[in-house]
Amino acid sequence: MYICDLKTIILVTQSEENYLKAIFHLGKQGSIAVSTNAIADKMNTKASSVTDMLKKLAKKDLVDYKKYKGVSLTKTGKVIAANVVRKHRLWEVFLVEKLNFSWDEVHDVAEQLEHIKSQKLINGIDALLNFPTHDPHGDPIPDREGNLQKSQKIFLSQVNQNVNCSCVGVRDSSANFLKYLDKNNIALGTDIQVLTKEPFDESMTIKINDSELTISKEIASNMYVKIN
Amino acid sequence: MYICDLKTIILVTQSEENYLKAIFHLGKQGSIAVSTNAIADKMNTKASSVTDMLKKLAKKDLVDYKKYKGVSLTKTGKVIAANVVRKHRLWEVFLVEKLNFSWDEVHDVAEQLEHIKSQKLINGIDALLNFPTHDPHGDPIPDREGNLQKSQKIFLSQVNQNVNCSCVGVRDSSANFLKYLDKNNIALGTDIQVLTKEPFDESMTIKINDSELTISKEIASNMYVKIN
DNA sequence: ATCAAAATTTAGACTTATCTAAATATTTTT
DNA sequence: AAAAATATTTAGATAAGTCTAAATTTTGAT
Repeated sequence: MYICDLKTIILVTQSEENYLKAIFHLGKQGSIAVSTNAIADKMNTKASSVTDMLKKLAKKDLVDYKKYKGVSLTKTGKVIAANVVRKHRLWEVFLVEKLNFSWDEVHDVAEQLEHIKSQKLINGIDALLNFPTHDPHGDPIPDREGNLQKSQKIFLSQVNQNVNCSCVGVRDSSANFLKYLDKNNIALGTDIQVLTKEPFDESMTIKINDSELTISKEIASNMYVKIN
Repeated sequence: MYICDLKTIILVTQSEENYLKAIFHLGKQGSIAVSTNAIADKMNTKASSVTDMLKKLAKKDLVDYKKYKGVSLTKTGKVIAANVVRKHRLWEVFLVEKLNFSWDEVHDVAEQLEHIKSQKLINGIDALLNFPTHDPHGDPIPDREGNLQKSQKIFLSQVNQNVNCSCVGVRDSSANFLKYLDKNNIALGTDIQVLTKEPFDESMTIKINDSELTISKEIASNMYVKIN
């Protein structure tokens, strides 16, 4: 582990970290092979640039790469990628909890902060936040060893009648949608009970702080929740 | 101001920021010309690299540069440099106050954090820390417009008899010296009263939390204090 | 099983930031 | 004020990361 840690600190550039992270996200934590084009799409870059970088990462033993056959992460690659994801998500929690950022403001800043190299810093942030397990979007935060639990967030539309859950994020973060949520007193962490589900149009009646609300399928399938 | 701000966010690279900062520190906030070699020394780089960068910064109107005659900052250059210094110092306060970093651990991390581009982030940190005016080393933090007060820190050895001051930093941050301070209950913010000053060897008797201590000139001239 | 379409890689070029070595300008010494 | 020492700039090279365009491989349709 210590060696991986050193690599994180000394050897890996910001750009390399971004590629590792993309492979991590696209291929089930990097364990299944992902295509060059998929990476290029995700990173808004060209396939040829991706190929160049994959060769470089392969030479450093951070990925398993076979020409034309896609790429996956090695053990070391996974540890580094998970660490970047860990930092990204911890910083997101920090921004929301300590600096009152809203859900949709955190991403760009966390994208920068995730590359800061200091184990002491990120452990300090972790402790300051009381060791959170999930980020503001409901995604799990990898532990120090890089282990990541499966995400427990689902769409509100998938929740059954009479089940209690709480809001952990949104898929659509347009101003209109956020305003709608605000108007109806739904925020991050708000408890929601599903009272009824209409089979015909999949609309729902839900209970929020003792008040009832009917929402369409569109609304319900743009909200992420966690079952309590 | 808004335009400067945009430049900070969009146009200036990390490396450019570092050069602007070096010129700012070397030449009285960039207002007097500094030499190519001075910059190269400060940044551990070669004079030829500095020349290249100065041309680039001059083209962007961030510095006034005349071949062989040194360089100073333009108005815009000053605002950008001051903003980097502001971020550096605010992050140092954050690391010490919120994450319990020690004096000598903050610099390297702050050196990275100072380049994060987000006005909202740094204003949030500022507020979280309750708008501090000085960093943990006693250096003043520029305001949002880039105005910087003159540093008020002096060496303890410069303080007169019967004056109260408080510790704001050290010049020598060797383990030995820090251990000495620790052993004698001197930390950042500790109040110190100068009781006597011996003309012969410039040793001092000082009072710390009601206990008296005699210190040599060497000790006193390695501690920074602020007059209360 | 062949051929067209799609995906991927290679080749060659560009930018940024750096370096060494050589050339030039400035400053200091005598 | 000329020579010597020092400081600075120029020229040319290198590495990282990206791009476009061309070449190659794989996939999928017939």
